[in-house]
Parts: sequence; C-alpha cells; structure tokens
Amino acid sequence: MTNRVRRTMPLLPISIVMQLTELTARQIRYYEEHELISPARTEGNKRMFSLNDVDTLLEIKDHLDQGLNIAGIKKIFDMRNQPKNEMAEPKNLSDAELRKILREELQGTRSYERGGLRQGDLSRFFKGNG
Amino acid sequence: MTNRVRRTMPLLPISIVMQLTELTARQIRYYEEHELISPARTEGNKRMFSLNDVDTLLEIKDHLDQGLNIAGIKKIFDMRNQPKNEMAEPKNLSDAELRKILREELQGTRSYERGGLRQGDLSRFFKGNG
DNA sequence: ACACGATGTTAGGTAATCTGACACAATAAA
DNA sequence: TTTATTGTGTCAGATTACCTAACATCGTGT
Repeated sequence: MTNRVRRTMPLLPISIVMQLTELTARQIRYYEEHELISPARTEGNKRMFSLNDVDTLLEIKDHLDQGLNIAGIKKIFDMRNQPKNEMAEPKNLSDAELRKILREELQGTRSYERGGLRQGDLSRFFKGNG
Repeated sequence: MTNRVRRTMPLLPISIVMQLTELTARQIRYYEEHELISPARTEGNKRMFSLNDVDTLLEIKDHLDQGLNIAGIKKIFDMRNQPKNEMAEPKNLSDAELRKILREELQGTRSYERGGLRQGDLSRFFKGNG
C-alpha cells in the first residue's frame, strides 16, 4: 500500500482550521474561491484540510496583515509553484499591475498583534511526546 | 498564551479516525463507552479525536487481534496510568479474573492480516517536509 | 462620489454525527 | 445443551456542522 500519511493528507474539518488559524469560515472559503488553497472535499462536499493547507492559511494571514491583497498573494504562490521560468510565454501581468502590487507591499500597513499561530508554527505540532 | 499544540489536541472527526484506524464508528463508540478512550466533544456533542486517541485506538485494535478482551485492555491501560503501585488498597480484581485475562491472552488467536496502520505508525505522520 | 475588495450575516438545504434500540454470531458459563 | 455475555452490525429519528448563494457593510483607492 502506497498509503504514506503526510502533511498533505486531508484530516481537519473547517471548524478546527478556524481555531488553528483564527480565521472565520467566510475568510477561509473566500481564499479558496480565489484559489489560494484547494482543500479536499468529502463525498458529501464538506471541505477537509491538510496541515499544509493550515500552513498556507497562516501565511495568507501574515501577508494580509502586511498589506498585501489576494491578487498579490496569489502571484507569490504561483511563482513559487513555477519551478523554473520558461520565459517564452507572453507574461500577461502588466507593468502597472506589478507596480501596484509592489507599491502595496512596500507601504506595508504593519499592524502586528496576533494571538494565534504563525507561519511555520505547525512544525511544532507533533514533535514532543505529550 | 499557553496555546502549545500537541498530540493531545482534539483535531479529528470520527470519519477521519475511521479511515486512519480502519475501525467502524460503532467500534470506536463502543470503546469509548467502555472507557478505553475519552475523545473531546464539540459544543454540539460531536466527538473530536486527538492523535493520541488514534494511537490508543490502534493499540486497542492490536490487542483485540491478539485475543484480549475489552476488560483486559482496560486493565492494561489503567496500570499504565497508575504511576506506581500504592498497594495499600484492597485490589478488587480477583485471582479468577486475572487468570481469565491471562488465559485469554496466552491462547492468542493470532490472525494477522492488516492493511492499515500499526501502533506507533503515527509518529510518521508529520515528520517529513512533503 | 463611486467602485472594489475583504468580510459579516442570513436563509435554506443536506451531510455527518449523535443516541438508543434491537439483532446476531461467537464465545463462555451453567 | 442451554443460557448468558461480548463485540459488532444496522436501523431510526434527532441534531449539528457544514454547504452555497445572496445581500449588507466597511474601508481604501480612484
């Protein structure tokens, strides 16, 4: 059986992810709608999240806190998933678009006060022996 | 915030635990009824399981496969949780009872063919980086 | 002033889970 | 052999947790 269980395995219902990330269901669904995450679905269409999903959500939260918008975050994620740049394709992000994103990032609203987890914290989850 | 997340945190709904352990909901509830596990409950009374719970369930499954009965397993767990033996109390497990348990254990039905996880496998869950 | 982006909220629907009861096969006890 | 007991299956009826879709709101940027 190739049934190795991993960080990508859909284990968590949205309620738990809400607690873990301190995001509302609305927010989480909205981010999915904009393809920042793609949680699995049960047969009955309920979202099930992996630990990677939770990590991604925490990262989204960080970026938003720093003034990025969804489009910018998406761009970042997309770049990360393009292993190398085969720059033959006509990149259809205009200069204006890019500048806008950068501008928003640079003027960073920087409102840092969070009770919950932070990006990377998930590695702590399952280490110790209780 | 003392919000360290651990193996004891209730994260998993019963459906996922069923997949992970290859036990039926009936079995899982039955083991709870007999106090082998004590999963947390949501406000709405749904069971939520920790990784420790899953480990325990896998151990229960092993023991049952080896011919132990619920009472025996419970005894084992109880002993484990009694840090040291303060043998002043009148132990109310009769010799007969003890012998019965041992007998059952020794004649072990030993039907070993399992596709799923084994006790200890959970440590594999969240190590690697994808 | 207006449009847009991110989120709140509500309504109506359904999947997942709950408890409790009864059935049953395999074992143990009488 | 007959009669419990154990562990599990299954069903019914109730309730929770989740779903989508729509509209409301609040802040920011143009």
